[in-house]
Amino acid sequence: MPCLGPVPRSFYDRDTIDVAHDLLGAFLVHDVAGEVRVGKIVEVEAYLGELDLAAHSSRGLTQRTRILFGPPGFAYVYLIYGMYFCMNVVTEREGNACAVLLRALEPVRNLRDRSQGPGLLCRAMGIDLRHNGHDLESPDFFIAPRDENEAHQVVARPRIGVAYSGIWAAKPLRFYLEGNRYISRK
DNA sequence: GGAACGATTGCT
DNA sequence: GCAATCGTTCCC
Repeated sequence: MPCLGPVPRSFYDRDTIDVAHDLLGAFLVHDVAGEVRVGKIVEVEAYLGELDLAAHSSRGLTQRTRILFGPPGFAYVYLIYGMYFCMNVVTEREGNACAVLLRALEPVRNLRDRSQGPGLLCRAMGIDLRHNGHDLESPDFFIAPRDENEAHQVVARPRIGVAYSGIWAAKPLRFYLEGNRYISRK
């Protein structure tokens, strides 16, 4: 069971790949009208800022990406293909537009719908555009730290759906818990 | 103003 | 393999 309470902002104010690793096994917690939904993060992807051609921030500062360019510890949520939402956590110092995409959860509490894949994750957790820019240092929507006593192995693979991004497409920036049944794909 | 496209998903 | 579906980006 997760120990309740958000990780401190300093957790997000670090190298993005380190944050991505430490998010694996952590708990995403969202209070939806009194129902507290909890999932264990089992798959993530790192997006490394303006130089990363797969990252939204590679287009520079726009109305959509302003959250990415802001301080760490905030949610960046966007609409994809007109019908799903994707949630990221903003990392690194303000102006360094890095983030980690949450791709799959293992259900822990009150997760009735499938949450493997970024679109399904947001649907199951009740996350939508209202949560764009949400401060994750808040009691109703946050990430709680993983249990350090539980050992796990991390697998690194190329990211999903970014074939257009040149050399960035092949970089092993997708991370998941080895052997976990809730990862979105092999 | 408008065309092209996307960090997805599910159905054929 | 391909359609659904719409906001963002970029070009005219």
